[in-house]
Amino acid sequence: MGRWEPNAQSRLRQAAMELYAERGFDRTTVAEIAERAGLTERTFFRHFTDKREVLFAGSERLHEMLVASVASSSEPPGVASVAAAFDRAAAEYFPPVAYSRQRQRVIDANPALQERELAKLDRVAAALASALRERGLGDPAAALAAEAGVAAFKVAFARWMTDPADGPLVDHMRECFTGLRSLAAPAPAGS
Amino acid sequence: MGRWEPNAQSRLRQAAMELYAERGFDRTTVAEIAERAGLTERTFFRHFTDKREVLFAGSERLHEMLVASVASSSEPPGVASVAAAFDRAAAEYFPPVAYSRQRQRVIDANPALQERELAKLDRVAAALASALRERGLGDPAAALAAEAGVAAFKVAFARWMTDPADGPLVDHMRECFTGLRSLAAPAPAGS
DNA sequence: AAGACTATGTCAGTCGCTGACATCATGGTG
DNA sequence: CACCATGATGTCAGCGACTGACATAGTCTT
Repeated sequence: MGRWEPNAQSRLRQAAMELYAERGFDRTTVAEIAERAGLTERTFFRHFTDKREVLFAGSERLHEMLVASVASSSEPPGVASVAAAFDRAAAEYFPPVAYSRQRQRVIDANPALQERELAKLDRVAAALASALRERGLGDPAAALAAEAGVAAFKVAFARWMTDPADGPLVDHMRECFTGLRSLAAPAPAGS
Repeated sequence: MGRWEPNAQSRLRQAAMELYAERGFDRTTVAEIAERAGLTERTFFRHFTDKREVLFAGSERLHEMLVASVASSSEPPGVASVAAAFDRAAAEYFPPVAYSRQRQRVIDANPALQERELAKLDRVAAALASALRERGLGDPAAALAAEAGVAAFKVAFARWMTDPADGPLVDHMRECFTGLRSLAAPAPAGS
């Protein structure tokens, strides 16, 4: 496999995913990933800023979708518009459960990867807050709506990953955003 | 300075803090920190698992305080008990603004440190959720209350750090937890 | 065909971090 | 007091992530 084989980046992603799943993240070296992709360690670092980032390629798209959604929402700026944005994203962005689960298993097995995932979500929250401010919402309301919205998403996503009934992500998100709204008036224990 | 000078750990903390503040986190090597503390690089890693952790020593205490607070709260399990827990922690745990601000400047200047900070908060959220479940709250309510509570804390803490009026942390927390409760019924724009 | 441009390779080096083993202070025990 | 167990520190060697500098090989334009 000489130079100039196409799709270098996606070959690297796939190789990394396979190796992380097979041996785990920290028992995989970047050199191994590159080799499986028919490339060099140095080239890996030209495509991804670090060894973790390869698992999060494409997350900018989610980021942009959400921000665009909130910016152009018909709802007034607030949690509702954030909820609506995630609702749309649930339908348009996320890969099939099976793949998402495999990826999540890899992430859950490694603290460093969890840190990166949280960092991504935090940047999403910051961007959403800023979009809400653009639309005239004040602080701390904007920051709170964004952070709480992302919090609801985190819980929904986690439940999607572990749902034995394999319900769609949208369902979990609606449940969680509803739950968020009724936080102040707690339902009876066990709910 | 021979072996056996007392307070090795806190000397390392202080040296690290100074150097991170002077030159920034990634222009500081662990060897330099150790040297300033009169120790060796190897010894640094016996006291702290990694170069970032030295900035987060003591965070377990906050963690434990919050969990204990929620576990023994007189309120029913829910956001209110989480709010109460943070309220107490605000009074009992956090160092003076000046020091907190310096530390925060260091963290804000470095993505890797921000990741670690988020990871700590996430573990707090997980622990709080688990404490709420212990007390009989179901899922996803428990996870939501914990995550939303931590979200409110994040916003409150950030505002405390940047508050030009130097208001106490407790005030910001009360404001944010109130804001959280009224998320569903948005106040007029600009609030 | 020549030159510009870009993706990749090569190499050397820094630094975070770890395992293995040696060494030194401290606190008992006989 | 000599002796030893224990724990904190030092020393050394090594791996692997990541970077900068430079060389090389494809592609594209003209």
